[in-house]
Amino acid sequence: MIPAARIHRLDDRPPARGKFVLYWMQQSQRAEWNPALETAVEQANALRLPTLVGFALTAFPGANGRHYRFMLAGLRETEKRLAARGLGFCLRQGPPEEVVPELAKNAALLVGDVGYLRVQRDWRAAVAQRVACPVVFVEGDAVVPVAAVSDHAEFAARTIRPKIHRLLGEFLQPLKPAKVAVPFAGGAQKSLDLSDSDALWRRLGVDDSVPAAAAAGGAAAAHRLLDRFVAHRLAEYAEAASDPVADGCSGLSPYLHFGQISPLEIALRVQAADAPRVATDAFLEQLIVRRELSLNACWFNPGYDRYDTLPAWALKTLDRHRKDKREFIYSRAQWEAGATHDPCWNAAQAEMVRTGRMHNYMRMYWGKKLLEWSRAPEEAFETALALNDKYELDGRDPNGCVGVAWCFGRHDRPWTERPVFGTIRYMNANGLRRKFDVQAYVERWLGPAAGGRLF
DNA sequence: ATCGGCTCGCGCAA
DNA sequence: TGCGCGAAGCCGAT
Repeated sequence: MIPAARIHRLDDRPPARGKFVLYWMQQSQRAEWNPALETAVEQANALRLPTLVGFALTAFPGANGRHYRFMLAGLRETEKRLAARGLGFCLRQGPPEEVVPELAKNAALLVGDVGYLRVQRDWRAAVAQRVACPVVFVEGDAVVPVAAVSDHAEFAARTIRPKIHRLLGEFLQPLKPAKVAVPFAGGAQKSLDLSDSDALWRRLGVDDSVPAAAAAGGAAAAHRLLDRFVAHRLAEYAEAASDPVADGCSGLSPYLHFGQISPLEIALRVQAADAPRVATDAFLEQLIVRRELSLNACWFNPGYDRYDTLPAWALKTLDRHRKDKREFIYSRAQWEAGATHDPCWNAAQAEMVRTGRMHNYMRMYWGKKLLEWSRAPEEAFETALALNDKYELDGRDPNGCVGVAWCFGRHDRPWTERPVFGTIRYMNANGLRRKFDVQAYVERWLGPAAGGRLF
């Protein structure tokens, strides 16, 4: 049974006459632990109809070859897992507002999943307007549905935390897969072939200048990471999470970004693990409270990626320090090339460019230095977001947008006033040195020679 | 090594 | 209206 708060009905009409129930897969790109998919199957069973899963392949704003490789590897796997459950799958090229209404022509009901970015919301609004059958959206990529937590953009982690914790008992419940009563008869829908996925995204004309990331996409890779994390890393998480050399994080955020693994599944696995309470608490704080604070920020503030939506105190203090002398000023090209004077910053940039990820702790330092060494705070904000979205596998994500904005004061509080930052929280390399072996981090990403010149 | 102050606004108690 | 308190940091005092 899917909790009612996950299900957003657009109207009260009963299912139409149709040949199948259509699940339009977009955010939750997985065949298991997917509340939208299970809702579609339950509805199809009740109507004695098969379930078809449709996916619209289109140029996602800002996504490049690195992201498409990762996503399509996952989708190929998902297609196989869907088939094994007796579910149809149809991949079509084109924007959702064209592909989905076309697929829905013979559908009794359209079920969609929920995404929190503007482009995802716009797609859903356009699709809902253009299909004849009833439409429901099911929220499966938040542990606690965003609207059940709060009705406004929360000010900080401390204001959303008690609201989420109050509801965890209700929503931290396993999702049982529904048995498919009527299997989908193959061949009824013509679908693009995922076996040559590079050809698929190249046809969309997406940027091919960013090479593949080291991590492989897909639910199987995500579960290998989860198994490894729970078995070997979780117990030490509270201490090791903020050490970029220790490799103590789960590494799951790209998989969460593409919906290749469910946050609910991760949370239940971690909760049930034989690990110290401080460790599971620290991890669930990141996975649920911090992650869903970002979902809240995007949902209730559609200008989430704009500088001018930062809190008033942050805008004021940054403006007041607009003309402060910058010790260094770098251009977008210098930032992108990792060509600053600071080996720590260059190492973080190299980690991101080469692997498609950057350690959480370094993301903060990275953003703070962009603010410190750019001509203007607006320019720093734009550069940070653009580089994040281009190179991070989890770019163009609520967490990325909010993470960048955090460096400029979002969800934070004022601290001691200083040049350029005003009262925005400051970070420097001394802090890194206190916390971990900076030399080892720099050598890992820039080579031994760079580390040797450090201190 | 450890500790308090920094600075602002939320949220709850009166 | 007042006031406690935040919490992935820095910095200077002890």
